[in-house]
Amino acid sequence: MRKRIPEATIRRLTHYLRCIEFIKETGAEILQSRDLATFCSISDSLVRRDLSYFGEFGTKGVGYSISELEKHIKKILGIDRTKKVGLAGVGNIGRALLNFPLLKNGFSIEAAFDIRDELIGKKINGVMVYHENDMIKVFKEKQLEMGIIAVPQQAALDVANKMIEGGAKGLLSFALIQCPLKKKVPLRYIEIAAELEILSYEIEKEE
Amino acid sequence: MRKRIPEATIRRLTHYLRCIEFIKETGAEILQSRDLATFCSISDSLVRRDLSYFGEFGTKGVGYSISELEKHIKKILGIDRTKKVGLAGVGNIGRALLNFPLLKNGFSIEAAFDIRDELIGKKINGVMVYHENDMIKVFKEKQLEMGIIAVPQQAALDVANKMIEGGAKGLLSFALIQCPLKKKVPLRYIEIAAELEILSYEIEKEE
DNA sequence: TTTTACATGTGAAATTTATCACTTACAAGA
DNA sequence: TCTTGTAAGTGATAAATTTCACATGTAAAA
Repeated sequence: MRKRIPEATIRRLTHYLRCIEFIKETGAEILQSRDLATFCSISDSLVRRDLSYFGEFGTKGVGYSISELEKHIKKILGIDRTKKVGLAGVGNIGRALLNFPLLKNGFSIEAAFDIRDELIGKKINGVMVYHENDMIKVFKEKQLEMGIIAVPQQAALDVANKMIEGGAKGLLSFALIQCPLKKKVPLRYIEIAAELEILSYEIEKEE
Repeated sequence: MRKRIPEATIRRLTHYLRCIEFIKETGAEILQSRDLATFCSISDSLVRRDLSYFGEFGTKGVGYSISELEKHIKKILGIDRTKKVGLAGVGNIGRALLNFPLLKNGFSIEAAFDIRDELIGKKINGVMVYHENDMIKVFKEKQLEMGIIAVPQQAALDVANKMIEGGAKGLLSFALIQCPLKKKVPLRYIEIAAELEILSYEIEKEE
């Protein structure tokens, strides 16, 4: 029934959410497709098209209720309830994530994992660090739905498979994983090197 | 003369580079569009189309010389020579970047910046930490071309403008910047929250 | 030297995504 | 109650991107 949704649309939904969070501060209650469009540097018709994939959230002649729209977008993104996350790797990136207020975005890191003895059993920012050997068990017990992988490259595949075996339904990784995984689940990457390379291209292009 | 290049093409070039780095290990010297396609889970014709935007790098009936192709892609991305980078913010993310072997990718962090007195003047992983007040001066002196912003949100705009004033031609930021910047330069983001949200959407969609 | 096999590079077609332009419905004011 | 202004929602259109399919050129084998 539902048409295929462009990935670009989903990415823009996250921008709309950032915009809404920002505008909410001002105390406004109504917002128009133009406002979102301006904030995101796109056309207002694209904003309306993006939202129309999922329903009719606005009022003709008026606009969108900010609080309603926020709820709808969160529902679409599946963050209308908090999602429980497990984090592998308590190095610098892992610690940065533990310090980041992800809860505001609908994610809660419920457990962290590492292999360094001096870290196991400690709490960092209120989050207990377990040994990676216990990952499957802890994922199951705590019913963690998502995994964030912030371990060195060579450990990434093993960690990913453990998370999946523990029941993770999606993974976000900072390290490239040499597939295939035990089971196919949504897998996304944050590749800092790639972003720098794209930026480098854009710089060269300007000249 | 040159047609507009899709951003998706540029992103795929970075994947091709990862693939090449991987295949090089095996000692192979020739590679075909199909190999890259399989690695990246796309069609071989798309690989050839992507490359053809920039020239004819292959040999009909044979394939691509791995070392030649690597050189060409690095040239396209502007990383045929090492680019000098300045890093603002020596928190967890900043330290992670300092530990990351970016040099392998053609980037060298030549200076770091922070506002915490206990860090100023120290070296982390061989990189000197300066005070953010000296950013413009150091960027100019060291001729840094790119800036990575890993400071808290509220400091990001100020840092970005200083980098630009110091001569940075492109910025990569982990914090959302409330534009406008002093001068328009290529600006990219790494948004961890957005990636988690997209992942969450994909998980919900599966069900 | 000629033939054969094969992967590239590329017009043309198909598909996907974004924009345009108009219809519809709501709200506020007369 | 009726009129008017306005912004959402949406078919139709345009633009961008990907795929198809084949001509082209190279290398290796006969």
